[in-house]
Amino acid sequence: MDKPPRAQLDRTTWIHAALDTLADEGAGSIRVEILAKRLHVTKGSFYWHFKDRQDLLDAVLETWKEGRIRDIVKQTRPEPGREEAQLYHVIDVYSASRNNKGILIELAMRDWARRDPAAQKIVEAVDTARLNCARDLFIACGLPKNEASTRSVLLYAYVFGVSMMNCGNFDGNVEEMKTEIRHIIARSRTPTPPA
Amino acid sequence: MDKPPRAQLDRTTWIHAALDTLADEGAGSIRVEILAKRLHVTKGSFYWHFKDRQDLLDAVLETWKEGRIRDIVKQTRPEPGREEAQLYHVIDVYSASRNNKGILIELAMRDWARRDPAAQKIVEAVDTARLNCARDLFIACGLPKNEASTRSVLLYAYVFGVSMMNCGNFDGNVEEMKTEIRHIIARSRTPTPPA
DNA sequence: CACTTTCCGTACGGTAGCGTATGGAGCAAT
DNA sequence: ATTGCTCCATACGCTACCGTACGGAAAGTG
Repeated sequence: MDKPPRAQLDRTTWIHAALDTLADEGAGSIRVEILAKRLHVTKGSFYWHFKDRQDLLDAVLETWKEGRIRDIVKQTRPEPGREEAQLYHVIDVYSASRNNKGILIELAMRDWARRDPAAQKIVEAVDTARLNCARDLFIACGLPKNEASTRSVLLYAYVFGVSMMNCGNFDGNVEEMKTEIRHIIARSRTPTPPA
Repeated sequence: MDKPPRAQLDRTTWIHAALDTLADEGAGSIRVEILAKRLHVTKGSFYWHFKDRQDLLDAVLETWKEGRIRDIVKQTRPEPGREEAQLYHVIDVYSASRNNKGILIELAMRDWARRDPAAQKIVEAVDTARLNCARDLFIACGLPKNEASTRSVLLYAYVFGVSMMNCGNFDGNVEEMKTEIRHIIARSRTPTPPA
């Protein structure tokens, strides 16, 4: 009547459970015995699939890295004529909802990266991949390479930064502001200043 | 020959030590016995000055909040004619150096706020104060209120976001890009799009 | 010089979590 | 049926902390 009482677990099951707690409580709260309880098994299972806790953490990093890079490549695959729409989409993916699980993992990863060199390397690889993809979109929109690179940095800095802020009480309609900011960042037209 | 062997401690000493470890290792790593070791005393001292660990954490939040609000008010105090320069200064304060202690505390606080309602309230208060101050500067620069508010959100989202990114390997001169982004965000001139 | 207050050291019990050792249930092949 | 392999449970020792109880030194107060 319940679940299959003896479902076999594998590494990916543990990794996904770890990603869940990473999103909710940060990397420091990924504890072996807690995960075991959540999966209704004991540590015995864990230490069969993983050498130790660090082994799991490394696997979490690798899994996240591959998923994020696969994602950004997919979302920015050349679709001639739709480049600007693709840029807006990239922004929306992260601006969507504050309690989006993807965003929570994103922030937890960066907090992790500030103290763990391994995590640092992973985040750096993901950021570089994303910046490259976004830059190519901007270039496809007609911007010169310099400005394309600059806008990519602004784009990602903004989406991560805004997900970290608490501007609930600020001047009413923050959502409207965010829509406006999307245009400031992503519109392909170079705002040539009046000479 | 050493230090005064019996320096009296008070709450602020513990609070500042806690802020140091907050910057380096996050709020979760603020441990009583560790701080005691760092201050060359024992827990006996701590539990004299504080009821418990939470008492210290609350004090850390309050101290940070007051300092940040005092700071932003000071930095944005009306100086007619220098408003734009003040805006650039606000950006520079956080863009300065990646390993700036202020930035590290800032990020640690926001990570903390994601899981602790008390910290959440503190960060929200600080953010609101900052957004208000920045908005007033933009208004003093001649922008309409709507756009002033929007740019304030963009400004702070960017400075926090960029301090969280790892764009070391990206397209060469990131510092140059950051300089350019400052202008995109802070220049008071409205970039009227070509109709 | 007693006496009190302030501040800190020492010692203790308790919990959480890591990693290990070992056994045992289930299944496959022989 | 026996053997072997896979996967998990149980039990254990160990470390890091939290919070409390209590004692003692230092410094002020009369």
